[in-house]
Amino acid sequence: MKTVSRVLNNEPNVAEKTRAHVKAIASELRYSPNLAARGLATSKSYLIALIYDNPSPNYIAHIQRGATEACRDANYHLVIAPMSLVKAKSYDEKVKIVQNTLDRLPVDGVILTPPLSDEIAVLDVLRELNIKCVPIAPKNDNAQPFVGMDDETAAYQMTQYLLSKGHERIGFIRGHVDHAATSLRQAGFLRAMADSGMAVSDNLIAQGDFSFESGVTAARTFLEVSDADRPTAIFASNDDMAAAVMSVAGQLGLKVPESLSVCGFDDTPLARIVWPALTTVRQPIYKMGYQAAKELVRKPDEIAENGQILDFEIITRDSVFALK
Amino acid sequence: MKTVSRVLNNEPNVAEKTRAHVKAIASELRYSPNLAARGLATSKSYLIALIYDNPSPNYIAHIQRGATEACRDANYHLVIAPMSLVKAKSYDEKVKIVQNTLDRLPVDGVILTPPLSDEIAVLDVLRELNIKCVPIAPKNDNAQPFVGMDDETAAYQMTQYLLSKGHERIGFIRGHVDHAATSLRQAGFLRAMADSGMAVSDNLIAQGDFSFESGVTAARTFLEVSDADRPTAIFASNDDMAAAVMSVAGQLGLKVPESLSVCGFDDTPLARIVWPALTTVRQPIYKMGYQAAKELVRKPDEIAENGQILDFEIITRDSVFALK
DNA sequence: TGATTTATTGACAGCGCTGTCATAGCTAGA
DNA sequence: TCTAGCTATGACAGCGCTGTCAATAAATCA
Repeated sequence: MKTVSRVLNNEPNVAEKTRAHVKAIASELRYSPNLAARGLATSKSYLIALIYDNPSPNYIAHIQRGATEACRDANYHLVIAPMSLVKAKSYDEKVKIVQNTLDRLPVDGVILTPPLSDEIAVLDVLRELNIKCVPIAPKNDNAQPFVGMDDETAAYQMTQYLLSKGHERIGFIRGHVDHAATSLRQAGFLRAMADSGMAVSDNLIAQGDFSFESGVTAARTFLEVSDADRPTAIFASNDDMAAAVMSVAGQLGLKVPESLSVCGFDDTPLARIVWPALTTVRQPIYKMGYQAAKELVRKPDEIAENGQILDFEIITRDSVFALK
Repeated sequence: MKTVSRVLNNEPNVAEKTRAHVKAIASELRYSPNLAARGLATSKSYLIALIYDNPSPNYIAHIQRGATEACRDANYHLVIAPMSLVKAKSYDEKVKIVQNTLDRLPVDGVILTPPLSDEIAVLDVLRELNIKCVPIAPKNDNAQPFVGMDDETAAYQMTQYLLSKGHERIGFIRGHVDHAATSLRQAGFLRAMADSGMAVSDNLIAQGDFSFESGVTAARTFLEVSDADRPTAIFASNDDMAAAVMSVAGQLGLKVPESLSVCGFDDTPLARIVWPALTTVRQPIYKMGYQAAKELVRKPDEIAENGQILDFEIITRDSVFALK
């Protein structure tokens, strides 16, 4: 019996002949070990949890696909714990809910998405509970593995692209204040402007919250002004808000991109649906999910990757006009 | 020890005093029973799987939220198994993958979303494996619980609404052929037209596949014709295709809704983003997920609900013009 | 009051694996 | 040929619960 166990777990010290024999019979019987029993014996659950509080279905869907793919390879499974159920609660309550969830389901690892992954208190709870955790976040203070991308540089490059097309008055719409990415994207924008010697007045920065509606409001503050004061381009911190800018522009009779250039961030499906198609930053979301899970299901002898910054990509489409 | 077990499982025959005592100590210790051990003893996993092959993140996100909510109440957990990884494979392969997934993860129940839930072969595999299953599907041939909505009536009512606004030449864009809902929505459309004595010529029916791109193609066949031949309204089988119709109309210089009315199906976030906002059918997606999971985690003594048809809602916004 | 029923508690085995350690089988060198 | 030093296999306990059934305490009845 122990030998069968060895074969099924790819352990060494089994005669090749025996190994083949066991495998043959196992597949003939369609035998597959009982997860619960295995879990009881090893005190592992072979489960990892994806805890999220992110309202973007598209983002979550990609993370999920990536994470399940990595799980499948390692014979792990992905349990999901959406927290959207508890909207508008305080941080404390969120922490308590995370704690409660993990008390009831002792997983081997946790993937956290923004903005949950930006909250130190949540990370602390995980560590206290001694549960491995990979936050998907732009940066990470704790000495702990994480997966993310360089939001600052991405915004920097996108802004540079806008500048290279001759835009100088560029409006920037910030994302949700709870997301760490929000200030990083703004920082990238400001750095690029500064590097080109452009001043950015306060009225060229608007606060949004990643929602279409907030994009509408922000767009109005930028566009419902005299022609001279109007920016020639608007850089929104995500695609939904960029789409809102295009919508407001349309209603105001401003042609995109001739009279107003727009660019976004994320490369959601929406970016190809709007017309003209949106120039935006593609986040490697699928890969983030994959790498996060990969790290969690890693066998101890495989090398750890401590903090991975994945590549983004500037996707140029038709929503940015060349002024020069 | 057994008494503690009884308390934690809400079993009868424990003195009230003892019960309270145990509960107090349990919460003081933040004790929570080991899932694996419990599973081993009861030969249950306390896991249910959501197997899906649906490319719509929005749909899946709502199903997931509903299902996890129901799971949480019953101390179950939701494991996800996206099959999108294996696009474009044959039915046989999909069946094999479902089978394989369930061999490796012996869940207590499975939720199936369309179009997977429309495939008899998949349902058969589940029954063979003796795993409880609730398909989310418009109808169900097997004598088995299911959750769904009445697509035919919804399409019927939406068509009636269009007719009530004076539209007579109405174009209809079909959904993906693999979805059972596709023919039901078309049937509802045709029945409403017939009931009003309207003929529907073949060139007022276009094939789509629920994607934006397919909507563009379909819209062109309807709109790139002489003014006299052009329908006054287009009913798309989902919101993405409806948005495509609006986009094509815009590029062709047709004003929506004055020159062309459009309506969709699903009430995705997109419906409120497009301008004018889209008249559409709201599916109770969250509730479908909730009810499906509820049925799976039902204790044997609670009454089963054999097949539930949930209510839809016609959401009238600004994309339909009153001709009379 | 004692006998009988009923409510409550507890002892024990076993769910199906894996870790540990003992044993059996082999190989190679003296 | 024999033995040391391997490799391969297997016996056994135990992971933390629950189901069964026995034991005990409490309640009821004659």
